[in-house]
Amino acid sequence: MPIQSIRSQRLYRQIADQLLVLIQQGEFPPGSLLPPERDLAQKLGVSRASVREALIALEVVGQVEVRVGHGVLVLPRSTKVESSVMSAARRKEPWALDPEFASEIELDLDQEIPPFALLQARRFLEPETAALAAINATDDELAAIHASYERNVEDNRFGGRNQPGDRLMHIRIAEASGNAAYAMTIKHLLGHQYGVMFRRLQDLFMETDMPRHSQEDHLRIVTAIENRDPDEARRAMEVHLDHVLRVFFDA
Amino acid sequence: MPIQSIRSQRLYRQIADQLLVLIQQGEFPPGSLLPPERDLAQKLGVSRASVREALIALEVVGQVEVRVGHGVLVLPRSTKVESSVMSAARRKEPWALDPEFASEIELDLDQEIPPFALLQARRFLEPETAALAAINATDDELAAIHASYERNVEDNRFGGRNQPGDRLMHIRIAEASGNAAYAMTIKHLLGHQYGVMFRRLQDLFMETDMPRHSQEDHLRIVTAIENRDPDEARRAMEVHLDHVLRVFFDA
DNA sequence: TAATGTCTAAAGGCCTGACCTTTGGGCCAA
DNA sequence: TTGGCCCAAAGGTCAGGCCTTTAGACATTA
Repeated sequence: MPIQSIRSQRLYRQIADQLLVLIQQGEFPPGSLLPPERDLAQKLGVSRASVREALIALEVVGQVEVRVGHGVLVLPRSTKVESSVMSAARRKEPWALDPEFASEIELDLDQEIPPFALLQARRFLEPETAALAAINATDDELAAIHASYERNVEDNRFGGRNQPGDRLMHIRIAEASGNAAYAMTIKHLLGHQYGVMFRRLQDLFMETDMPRHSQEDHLRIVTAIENRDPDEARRAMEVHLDHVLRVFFDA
Repeated sequence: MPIQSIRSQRLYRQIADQLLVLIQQGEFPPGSLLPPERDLAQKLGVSRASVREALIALEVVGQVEVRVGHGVLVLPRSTKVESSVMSAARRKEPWALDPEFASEIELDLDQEIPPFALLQARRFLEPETAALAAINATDDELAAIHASYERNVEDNRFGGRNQPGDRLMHIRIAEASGNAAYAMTIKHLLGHQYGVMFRRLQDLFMETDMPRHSQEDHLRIVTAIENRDPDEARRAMEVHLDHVLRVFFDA
C-alpha cells in the first residue's frame, strides 16, 4: 500500500520553482528584470510577502540579484548553480557520466563566449529552425510565437533596452521546430548573450534604429511561419540575423 | 584612496548573519530549536516578516530546518560551508547550494531529448564545424583531433561499448572551428547522448559493423581537415552522420 | 491498564495594508 | 552641456490579523 506522502510545499518554494522555470524557458532571460514584486504577487495570486520570500531564496542561490529601487535582475546561470543542478540530474540517472570522459574534456559549458561567435552560430542555426517551424509548428506553438512577437512590439513601444520579447520569439520558433535539440541549443546560445561585451555592444546599437528595423524583420518571419512557407521563413530569418550581424560589425 | 562603499545591508542578511554567529558560538547548538519567530522578532527589534526572510535564507543554504507548528531546528553543519555562506552573502558570489533544494528544482534545460532529435541537430551542425575546422584549426588543434582519432581506434580494438574517443573527436573538431559557440553547442548535444533511449539504440547498432564503418568515416574527416579542405571535410562529416542516422533509423 | 479520541496552546504559514528609502529618468535653470 | 530638483516606481520594513499544523495534556473507552 504505497501511500503518497502529501507535503504541501511551502508557498515560497512553489513560487521560486515557477520563476525558475520561466527563467529557463526564456520568459525572463538573464539580464532582464523580473516583474515588480507587486505585479508578481497579483499575477500569482499570493501576497507580496510570499513573493519576497521566493525572491530571497532565488537570491541566496545566486539566480537573481535584487536591486533596491530598481528591480530584480535575472543573473546568467552561474557555473556553480549549473553544476550542482547537473549533479542532481546525475544522481537521478547514474549513467549520465563517464568519469574518464568528463575529466578530460572541459565541460565548462558556461564559459564566456564572444558575442560574435554566438551570433554566427545563430546565423547558421536559426534559419533552419525557422523553416522547420513553418513546417512543424502546432497551432499552440503558432500562437506562442505570435504572442512573443506582440510582446516584442510592446518592448519597442516602451523603448526597453533589454528585449525579452525578442529573445522569447527566437526561442518559441526553435521550440516549434519540432526538434527539442534545436530548442535547447537556441536557449543556451541566447542565455549566453549577456556577458559584459554583449551588453556594451547592445547599448551601442540601440542608438540606431535597429529596434524598428528588427520589428519589421520579425513580422516577416512570423508571417512566413504562419503561412507555412519554410523557404520564406528561412530567408526572412537569414535577413534578420544579417541585419543584427551588420550592426555588430559596424560597431 | 580606498573608498568604503556604504551599503546598508538588507535586514534579513543582518539577522541571518547574527543567527549564524549565535549558532556557531553554541548559543543554539545543532539539534536545538531556535526561539519562536515572534520572540526573535521582538528580541531583535524587527518585524516577524524580516525574521522569516532570514530563516528562509538559512533554510535555503541548509543551516536550519523549519518545521511547521513545531519550531526551527538547527542542523549540523560544517564550519567551512557556514563561512563561505556568510562571505558569499556579502559579495554576491555564487555559493554552494543545498543539495536538497537543488534536487527540487527541475531545470528543464536538462530534460531528456529524443536521440533522433539530437542526431538531426548534429547532422545539421557538424558538417559546418568540420568545414570551419579545416579552415581555422591551429596546429595544436589538429594534433588534438588526431589524438582523439587514434583513441577511437583504440576503443574499437577493445570493442568498448562506450566510445569516449568518438565523442572526443567530434568535440575537438568543434573546438577547432574557431567558434566557441559551436564548441559549446556540440558539447551540450553530445552530453545529452547518454539517456536511456540512446543507450538502448547504441547497444543495438553496436551489433552491426558500425564501429569499423565509423572508423573509416572518421579517418576521412580527419584527413580532410588536415588537408585544409573544407568542402571535403563537410561532405565527409555529412556522410558519417548519415551512416549513424541510417543505423538508428533501421532500428 | 492500554489504546484511542479530543482539546488546546503554541508555533509556523500567509495575507492585508501601510509607510519609508532608494533609484533613475525627466525637466528646468545656470 | 552640466547640475540640481522633482517625482514616479520599485524594493525594504513594519504591524497586526487570521489560518493550519503540531504535540502534548487530558478524557474516554475497550
